[in-house]
Amino acid sequence: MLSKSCVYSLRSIIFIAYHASKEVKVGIKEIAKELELPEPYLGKILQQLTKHKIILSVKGPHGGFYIEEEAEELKLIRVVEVVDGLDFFYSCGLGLKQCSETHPCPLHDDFKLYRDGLFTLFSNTSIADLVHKIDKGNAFIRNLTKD
Amino acid sequence: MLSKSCVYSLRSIIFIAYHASKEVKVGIKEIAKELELPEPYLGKILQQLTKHKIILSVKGPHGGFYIEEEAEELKLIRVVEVVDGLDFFYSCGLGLKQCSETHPCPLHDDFKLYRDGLFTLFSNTSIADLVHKIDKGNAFIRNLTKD
DNA sequence: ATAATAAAAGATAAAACACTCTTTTAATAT
DNA sequence: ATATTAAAAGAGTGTTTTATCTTTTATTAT
Ligand code: FES
Ligand code: FES
Repeated sequence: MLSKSCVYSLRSIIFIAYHASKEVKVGIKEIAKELELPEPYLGKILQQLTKHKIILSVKGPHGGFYIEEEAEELKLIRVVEVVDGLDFFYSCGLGLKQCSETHPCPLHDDFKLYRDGLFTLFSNTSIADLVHKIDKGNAFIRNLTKD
Repeated sequence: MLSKSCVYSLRSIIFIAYHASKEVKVGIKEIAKELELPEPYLGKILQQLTKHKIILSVKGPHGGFYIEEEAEELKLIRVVEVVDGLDFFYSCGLGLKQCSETHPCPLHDDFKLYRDGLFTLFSNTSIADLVHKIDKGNAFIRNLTKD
């Protein structure tokens, strides 16, 4: 549903929000290593996010990425919008050119329920919300280490 | 979420169930034209579905595709399984290698709700269910003609 | 100023997905 | 039997997504 670029983005932003601040930034290498993501690809993704002002970056020694406190209130849907676009949330589940109430596909009512539910979820959930869960130890952003 | 191959498959099967029988078959051309799908690509897709016995085909004059009455009870999830696989329904929404109750991502509980809901929907809905909606005029499988 | 560091930028490569074209095979009707 | 029809099979193309590599630019510490 979400592209790899998009889930890599979300996990990285959460990681950055959790570990970095204006004082202590985190680099591509650290993020890639901790989240087990392909490093050069991650670079491209973070570059895009920076361009869209979703995260901030500083070059040079002790440089890296961080995010402003307030920015943590950013809703997930904004990240999805920037990376994948919002087409999915307006498209027919059976691939009709137009999702429509008056000319619906036979899956419309049921599909819409979940599609809109996901949209609402992403729209109401902020990065901060997810960071809090991590912080409380109720959720994880890193893969389970298998040893 | 579902690939194009998959939604093309579903719409085509519905079309075949609605229009064809052992006596009167429908050809690739007719399906492609009515559903506005790329004809050669559709050929490949129907070929796969035939190989998996989801639909039946006959070559030669008055040949084409049809589906047995009983087969209309086929659940949508079976088509998804054959065409796309079921990975989506077992995967983490934030791209962790494993979706897990004991090592969940911060979106797990909410995401699971919709992911499992969709799985249940596809598991409980049959081709016949959708054909009935079309039959009653409550739903459509063809695009709205824009004139 | 200079060297070291780390991201930005750009060019390229590999893989997956969507789509097309051509030839072959099987079925039917004459 | 033969011609016709329509799907099967296989090879090939284009596009998008995912991933990699190299060079440049900006920042910081010395
Ligand atoms: S018309 Fe298919 S989901 Fe709305
Ligand atoms: S762990 Fe992410 S959805 Fe279950």
